[in-house]
Amino acid sequence: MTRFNPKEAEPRWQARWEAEQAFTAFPDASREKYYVLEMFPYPSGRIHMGHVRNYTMGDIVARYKRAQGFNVLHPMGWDAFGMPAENAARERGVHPAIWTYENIATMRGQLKAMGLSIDWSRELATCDPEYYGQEQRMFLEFLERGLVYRKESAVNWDPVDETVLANEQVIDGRGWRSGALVEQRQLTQWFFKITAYADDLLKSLDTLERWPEKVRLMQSNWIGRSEGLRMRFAITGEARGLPGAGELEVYTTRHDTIFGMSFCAISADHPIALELAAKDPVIAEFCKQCRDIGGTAEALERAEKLGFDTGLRVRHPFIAGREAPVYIANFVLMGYGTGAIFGCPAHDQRDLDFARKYGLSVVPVVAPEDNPGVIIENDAYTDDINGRMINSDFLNGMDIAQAKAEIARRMQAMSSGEPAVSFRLRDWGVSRQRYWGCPIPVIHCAKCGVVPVPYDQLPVTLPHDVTFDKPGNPLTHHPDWKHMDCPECGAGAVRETDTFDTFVDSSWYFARFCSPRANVPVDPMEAEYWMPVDQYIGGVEHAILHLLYSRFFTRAMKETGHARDAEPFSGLFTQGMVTHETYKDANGAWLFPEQIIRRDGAAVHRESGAPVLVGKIESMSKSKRNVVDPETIIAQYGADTARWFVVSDTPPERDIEWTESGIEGAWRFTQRVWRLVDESLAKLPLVNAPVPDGRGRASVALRRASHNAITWVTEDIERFHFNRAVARIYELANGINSFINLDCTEAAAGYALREALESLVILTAPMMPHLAEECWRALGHDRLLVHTPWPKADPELTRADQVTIIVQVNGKRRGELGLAPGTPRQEVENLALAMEAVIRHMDGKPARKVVVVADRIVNVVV
RNA sequence: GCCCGCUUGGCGGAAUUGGUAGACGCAAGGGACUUAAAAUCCCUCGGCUGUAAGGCUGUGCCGGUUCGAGUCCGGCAGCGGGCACCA
Repeated sequence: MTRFNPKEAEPRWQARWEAEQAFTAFPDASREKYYVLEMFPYPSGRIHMGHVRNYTMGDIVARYKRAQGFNVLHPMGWDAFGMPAENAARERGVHPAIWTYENIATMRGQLKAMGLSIDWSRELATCDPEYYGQEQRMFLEFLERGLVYRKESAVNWDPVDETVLANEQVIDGRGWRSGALVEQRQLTQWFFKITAYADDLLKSLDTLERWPEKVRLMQSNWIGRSEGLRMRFAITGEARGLPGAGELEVYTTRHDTIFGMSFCAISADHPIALELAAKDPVIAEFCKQCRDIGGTAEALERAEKLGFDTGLRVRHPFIAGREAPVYIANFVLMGYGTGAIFGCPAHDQRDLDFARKYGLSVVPVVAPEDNPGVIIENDAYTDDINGRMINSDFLNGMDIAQAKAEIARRMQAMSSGEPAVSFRLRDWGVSRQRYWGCPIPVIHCAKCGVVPVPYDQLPVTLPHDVTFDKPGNPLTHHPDWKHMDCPECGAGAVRETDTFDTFVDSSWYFARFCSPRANVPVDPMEAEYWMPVDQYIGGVEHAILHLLYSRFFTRAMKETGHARDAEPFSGLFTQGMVTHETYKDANGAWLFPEQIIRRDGAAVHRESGAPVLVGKIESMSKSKRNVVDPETIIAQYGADTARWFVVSDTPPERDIEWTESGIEGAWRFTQRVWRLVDESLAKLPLVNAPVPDGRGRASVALRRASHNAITWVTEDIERFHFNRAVARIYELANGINSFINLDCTEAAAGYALREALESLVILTAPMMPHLAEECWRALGHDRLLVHTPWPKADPELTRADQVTIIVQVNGKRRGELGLAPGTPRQEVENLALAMEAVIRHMDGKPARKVVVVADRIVNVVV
């Protein structure tokens, strides 16, 4: 008996696939294409289990679709710009480019060891000038089209490191490295006009039928479209001299509640608030307090609703003589609507809390249909669909929709308001004050202003000779890189030293894969053929930003002639994370899983034998040390075992727990498949032997098991139910095992066994491709399994010759009947009524009703 | 606070979408082989009850619809995720 040795076999098959260029993709109009893509990795240095799971799933789809006859594109690249490279440069003195390309080399080797069916000839890294030069070209085209603009925007500024910090680098208001208090600084920055597509990005979500509902909902909420009314109130009293010519403009979606208005509130950043703050230090102090809450949702959540009465009053548009006070309030945001609201406490919880605090009136104006005399205590009536207007003059008796329409009509007639649509979505700021990113290809000239770098001077490449010994951006410190002559007037000018947000790089790489070496962003012929991505796979953490930016970018590319379709990904799957138990020693220090062994059911330290505290199961992270290194696992068990484990048992969209016993179970199965094949070889007829005439019960049953497995596994892979596919494969293996144990002498036994083993091998191949090739060759095939078509189940063989019909009395199972499929109802009923157990449970009563579901169930009701 | 989602044995999870609840795997227990171990193979495995055949019960909790509910409806609880005090 031999064993399957992955250490020897896996590299051998990988070399063979490479030699045959089995995964190199060429456009071929005569064949249907299928583009499978997993989110490309950041080259951090080593792959982790999340990558293994992600790329295994993509590879299953790629190999399956290839076997189904599709022309498959399955590329790989590197999201190679970003801060960790600069951190490494500062901490260890290694140049970001060197650090990055070395990491890429390591990780490429690790991914290749997984046996992924990737077209490596299309590999790209976003830090290749060949790649980012085309990105710069598209930026300039977007600029020409008005899809890009500059404006002032605040950044987190670390005064000690003299650098801009990303939000995640600000911890409790301090810089992560320096510990200095972070300041807000205004910088002029570049923005992509994603809001220009807000409506389309929202509406088109409906067309993305093969996206998870959850992701579409998250994007929809993020875009946050609302329809309302912008309305202006006359300011009375000290209105003169204030911005807005004595009017306060508010935005509301509940204009139906105008008769319940008891105050207005403006943001601390509203022009009126700024003006007042400039004159009054008390107001200035209050505004500062409001801003200081800032930041996280949680902080805002806990903050008490605070207001400052400005002394201003606005006139109610429909009630003569009625006025409402204007407050500056900490819960009104300048960035949304007009930065001002009117408060109707009876129908908005925040407004109600605010009104109670400041003793403002609470007048209900909408009543539930079943409670016209509604009284508001501590809960606002916030239903904005069902209700009838009360206490509202000419609106009384209308429903909410009618009331909204009437107010909109009247406000428009008075030229005091108009319908308005608001979005939560804001334009995408892409400027980063960093070295290791794509340079923004513009020049600042004292005379000509912002001048685009001429197309023939692209790419603007990063200078290699930079130093990281000073705080701040090395590009601005570089002695000569930024200095140049203005392309328009020839005078001395400076380059932009900001680089792009790395989300820009990842917003079009999927299109670049179609033609990674082209001297245009995308080769139209290749892109026409391959795009869109048919199946995109990645973590749900990218559900909003990366996917939304990519959808925007593809629209912008469409407008500049680089894309045919607006949507880049027609199918999306978001996979769960890989988790592991956590371990701590007596001192509370985290321990690696390999430092732990189980002794008498208790976890102890491998070397010292000291007891170990087993903590929660959490997603693998270096900080908690609950990580298992894929390279170690592959060295120990082989890639196939690792691949098999990460898709077994747990549905792909859920978090999977990595366990030692689980990987051992997967390892046992690889050996089991090999053994079933190896031990059967002597009993098998030749490849392609004709179907023998003789039949036999056991052989027919085995053939049915094979064809059922083909049916089920095919369906399960199509539907991303890899864990079920795995279960079906186990069932087939169990069936083959039982058949072998029978030592069956039927004429068809050998044929049935070969068919079963070949089915097992082919169905297993997407998950365990090396083992499958090894078995395939052992079974006598010369042609590679990767070139072998996916099998089709024969419906003749899957049809059961007998079905089990459950017999119930009053809905309780009392027995079963084994009958030929399609047995007539009456016959089934008669047989059921004649059963001893049925008669017993009918207790002498007559059957009131007999429900017969064909081939399924009989229910006798007494 | 709002919006989603989930809740099935010791564990991960199945259940052809209203028709045998617990497939398959892991763990556990028993047995075979072996000098022994490993590997492998066979058997048992929701709970209660019974010598057995069987019976009762069981999919977070309460109620409803139905001949029949893990699945559909209403309410509640717990857990997880998303977010925006968004007017």
